[in-house]
Amino acid sequence: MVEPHATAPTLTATAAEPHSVSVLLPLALDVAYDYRVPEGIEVAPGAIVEVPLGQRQVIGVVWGTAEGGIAPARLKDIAAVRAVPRLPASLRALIDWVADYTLASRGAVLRMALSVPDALEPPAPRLGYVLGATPPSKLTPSRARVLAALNDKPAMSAVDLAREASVGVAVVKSLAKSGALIEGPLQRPKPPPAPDPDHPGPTLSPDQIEASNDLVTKVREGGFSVTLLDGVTGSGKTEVYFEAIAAALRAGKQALVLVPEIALTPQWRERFRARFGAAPAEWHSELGSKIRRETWRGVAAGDIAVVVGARSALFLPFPRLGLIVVDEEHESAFKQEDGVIYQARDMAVVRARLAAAPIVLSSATPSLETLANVEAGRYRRLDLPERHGEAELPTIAAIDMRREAPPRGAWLAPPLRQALSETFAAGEQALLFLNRRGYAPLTLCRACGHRMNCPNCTSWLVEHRFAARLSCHHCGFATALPETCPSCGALGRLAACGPGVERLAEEVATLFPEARLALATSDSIATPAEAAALIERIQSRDVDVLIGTQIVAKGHHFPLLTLVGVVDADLGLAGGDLRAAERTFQLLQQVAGRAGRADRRGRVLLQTYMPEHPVMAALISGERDRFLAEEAAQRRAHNLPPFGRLAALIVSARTERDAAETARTLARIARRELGANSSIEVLGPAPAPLALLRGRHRQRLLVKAPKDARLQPPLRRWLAAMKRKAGVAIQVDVDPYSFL
DNA sequence: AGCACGCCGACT
DNA sequence: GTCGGCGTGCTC
Repeated sequence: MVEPHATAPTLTATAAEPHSVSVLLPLALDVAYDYRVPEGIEVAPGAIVEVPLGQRQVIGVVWGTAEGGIAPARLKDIAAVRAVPRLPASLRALIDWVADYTLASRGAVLRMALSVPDALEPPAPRLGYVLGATPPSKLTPSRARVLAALNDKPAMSAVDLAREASVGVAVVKSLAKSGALIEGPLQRPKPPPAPDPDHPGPTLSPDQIEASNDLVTKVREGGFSVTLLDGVTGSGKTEVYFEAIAAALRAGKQALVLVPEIALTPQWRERFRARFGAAPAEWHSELGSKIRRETWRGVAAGDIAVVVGARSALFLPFPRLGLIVVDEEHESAFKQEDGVIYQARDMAVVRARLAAAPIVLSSATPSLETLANVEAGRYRRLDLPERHGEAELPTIAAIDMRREAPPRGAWLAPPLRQALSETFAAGEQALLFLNRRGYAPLTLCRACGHRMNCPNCTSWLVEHRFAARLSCHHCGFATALPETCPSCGALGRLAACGPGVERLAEEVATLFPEARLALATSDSIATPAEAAALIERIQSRDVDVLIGTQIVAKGHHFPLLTLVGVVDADLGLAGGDLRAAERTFQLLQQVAGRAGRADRRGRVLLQTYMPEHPVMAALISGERDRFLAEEAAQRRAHNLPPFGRLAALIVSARTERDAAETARTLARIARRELGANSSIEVLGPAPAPLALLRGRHRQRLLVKAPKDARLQPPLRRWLAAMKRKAGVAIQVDVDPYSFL
């Protein structure tokens, strides 16, 4: 089914009869529509075409030969073929695959691949100025400089020309108005330098060389393979897979690197530049439409060889994909939670298979899913055991909060305070980790006990003291902090309960007035530029203590950072999430990895109320593999992922009654529709933990099946049998990661 | 996703 | 009497 890109059959009309093709439209439609191919137009699968649909013209992609379910007389003609490279076969196959697996419509998946507003439009010719025939009536010195700057040169933009001549843009404009300058086509801007595989990069350790040789061989051989690159923080995994990228470049292939969060790319970019002498192309949703357009077209044309990007980069139209890398493969940020719900890491493996390319999954704390695949022999594994350089792993110890409680209204226990002051005295840096944004997670009335809740969600409003607001982290609702209790009217009795990073910063500032502190949360660090600025401040020793949420857990290297304090190590363990322990372990292990580099051994202190918990015990003893084995054994015993399959159905409606009714009906018809003796089990319905979200009432059902069962066909039958009431939505989440 | 079609409240 | 609110349902 995967035909090579270059030899796709052209679907042209023969002289005898006009023919038709099926065209997939980027709409919430699962079926492709048939269109006639008018004479004089040639299309092949993957061609991007313009077609009439109802009253409008839309973009679509030729998907294959006509399906024929519609009377030929009703078929409309393809209006035009866009002058854009065809979508590669491996991408089309991926779209079909993702739609089939996630139960999304194929059109909805296609929309993600085409979400580049103007990349498909013919490029508008960009205009600048060249010398005109009529000289200016009055030749001022400024005007003379402009004309001299342009002498004999191709067209220049007004801004460039003004800069070159050291004049304002107004001078250029006035010359243009007088006819002394006329518009002329600008030359296409020079493409940015391409990454050079032969650029002299850093020297690798013997371990790194061995691992990279293995990957390089895989890339050279081509063909599908999955390799887990497993190595502790600082072992140099990045430089290892850089060699695989170099091999792909030497072979004339393209490489895609998926990263969980784009905020962590500044340092990554620097390392890439050090190895390849040029920056890679980037892809994420925050990019401007111009860059997106250039990147999409560059990738499609094969001009861009390396892309680093978030989830959505998976749907870029690489025609010659030779390698995929998924960095920090265990990160749950790879799970897309709205729209088409998919796991980008898993779909990356699918894309690699469809493109017959190797894929590397890199992590210091691999997911149980990946480890299970290694164990089953489906994935290979490469270990990088040593920290690159002479650095030692940090010591990790627990602070038992039951015995060493902080003073009332404070959150740092005495041993952590002591460690902080020692660290500052030594002129070193500390990191305090608390995975909670804002000042306090709960605001409570001390007079009547009223809690400040979100009006749209089942959640507390979080106080953000710097912004002077209470805000909901689920729906974005925000309000000023009231002076009186909205329930009993008591004045000045609202109290902040519990700590957030802002409150922690307050405590540190009180305890250590001399210490220079910096906050790092998604509120304060919204862009890569802000992240880069903060990193710079830390590296230049302008910061003594960094206080942050999980965005500080990611791979930043700070040589002077020797102490990591985890303020609430238990935070992630609450709630009914099947991956809670695994995720907490991964997150804390990563945070711990921030401590100590080079010649300074780091230490990590975990504030916990349950130091005997397997997660804490494993972190302290360093027995990662034993912890993972125990965790795996538990999952296996309960047939939970990765040893069983799950799908969640979330029913949501404007009223509680509608949601509950639909959910109950779903459960009632489940047995009949899924097959009475099937191995598929349906749990629920029950109100979701977030029973109200963005003003919609939510019920959940959980579908459980053995690993070897195919979930999608029965799910499809089940949902098709459900008469849907207007306004009631049924969302399907195959392989759920969130249980809210 | 649009856009039309369709059936009930405040305006010229 | 109409203009228009956005609920529902197609679109090859």
